[in-house]
Amino acid sequence: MTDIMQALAEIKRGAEEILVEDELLEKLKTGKPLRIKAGFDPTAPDLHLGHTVLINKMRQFQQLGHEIIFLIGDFTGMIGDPTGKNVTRKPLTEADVLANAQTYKEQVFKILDPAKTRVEFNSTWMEKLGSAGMLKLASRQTVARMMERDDFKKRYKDGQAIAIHEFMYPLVQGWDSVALESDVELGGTDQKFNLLMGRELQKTEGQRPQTVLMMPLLEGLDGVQKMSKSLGNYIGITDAPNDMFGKVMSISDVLMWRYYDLLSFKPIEQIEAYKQQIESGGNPRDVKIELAKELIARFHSEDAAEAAHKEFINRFQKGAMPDEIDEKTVATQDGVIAIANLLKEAGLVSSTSEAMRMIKQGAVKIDGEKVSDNKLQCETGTVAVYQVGKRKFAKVTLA
RNA sequence: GGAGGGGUUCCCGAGUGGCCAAAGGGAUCAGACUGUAAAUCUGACGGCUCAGCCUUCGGUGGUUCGAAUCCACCUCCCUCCA
Repeated sequence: MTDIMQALAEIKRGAEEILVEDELLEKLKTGKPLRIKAGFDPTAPDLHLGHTVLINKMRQFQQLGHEIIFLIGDFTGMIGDPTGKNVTRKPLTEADVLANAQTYKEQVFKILDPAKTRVEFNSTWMEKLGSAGMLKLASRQTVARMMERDDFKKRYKDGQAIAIHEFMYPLVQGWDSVALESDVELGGTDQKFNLLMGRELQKTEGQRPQTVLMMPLLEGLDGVQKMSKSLGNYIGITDAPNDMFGKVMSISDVLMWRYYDLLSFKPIEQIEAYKQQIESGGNPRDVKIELAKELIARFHSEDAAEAAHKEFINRFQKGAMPDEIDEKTVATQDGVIAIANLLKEAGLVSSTSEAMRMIKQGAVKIDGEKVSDNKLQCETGTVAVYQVGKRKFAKVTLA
């Protein structure tokens, strides 16, 4: 009994909302492993830390001995989840979906135990459903009910397009729960409507409705919008150690605690201790470093974490050049090339106009020396490190 | 099928004949200050052979000395009616 209460406490950690908690308790009391479903759209080829919030929760269930189903929404991916979007998503091609799904699996097993994870694709049952089945499914809900959804309502109100097939998304997701007979479904808070749809459809199919557990959405690097690839405010789990370190260090102090809550595997007591440390005058930067190292160790290795830490100190605290600089070769014409073109060719800026601006603003350096002449001609045969701003470097050979 | 409203530079959003590469805000980038934090200040923010030039305002064609602004057709979105 105490075991169960303890398990429930673990499960609740970090969770935003559980519907319905009492039901979950009942399910846990049966002592049988529960079937835990979490679905993922194979839209993003790379996972970022935002996705891992949910995966971490799956891991927890897994460690508690439950059956984890990693559901790849290859079918739903062709619809494009309207959640949180103010525009219709572009549907993915079948090839995209498959390629993305593969990457997903590889990445997710850095957190989950592959031997204990069941991977499913929802096209398995959705394709069997057929068009008649789809119609029947569509008849289960009304337009008014769909319009209760915040994002649909908002788009409608703002006069933006809503394609009819988008209404199918929640229904299909709900049907997945029926097909899998899931006991618990995990999802982000933005998934509430879709998750609850599973409960409703399960009920009408005579199944015991799943418990819905919602995890909060992780804010991205900006600390305001949710972490997402399209917003470019993410930390990818395949990001290089140095990038990961830098990105973690660039988050705000407030956001750091949020990241600790949702991403760290450290015990709660440890996190409390860190908070004490800051309150008694510690530098939040040091605690942030610990977080950066933990994450790099998880997705790369302990050694990589140490190396990234050292690199960071050298580069930003001591102002040294980075250890590894991309090497580029740029062609010249008649033995010279203008600095603006060189920077563009080396990929340090996106246009020569931008290069001109950067020079004017004093952001461009050659071997550490600031460039002030925007017409500078660089000669063939020279090799130098060109820098734009604080983080863009390239070692360029002029040929 | 009918009537009306709308499509502006990454996003939002001004602009209804020249003073418009296009107000303002956001995002972003750079510089200063820092802990690659926050906040703040400054600047930039279409492209180029860059103190000058070139191409943009859903698309095509037209009116005009001159069009993001006017006209025609097309296209997409929205609202109301059926």
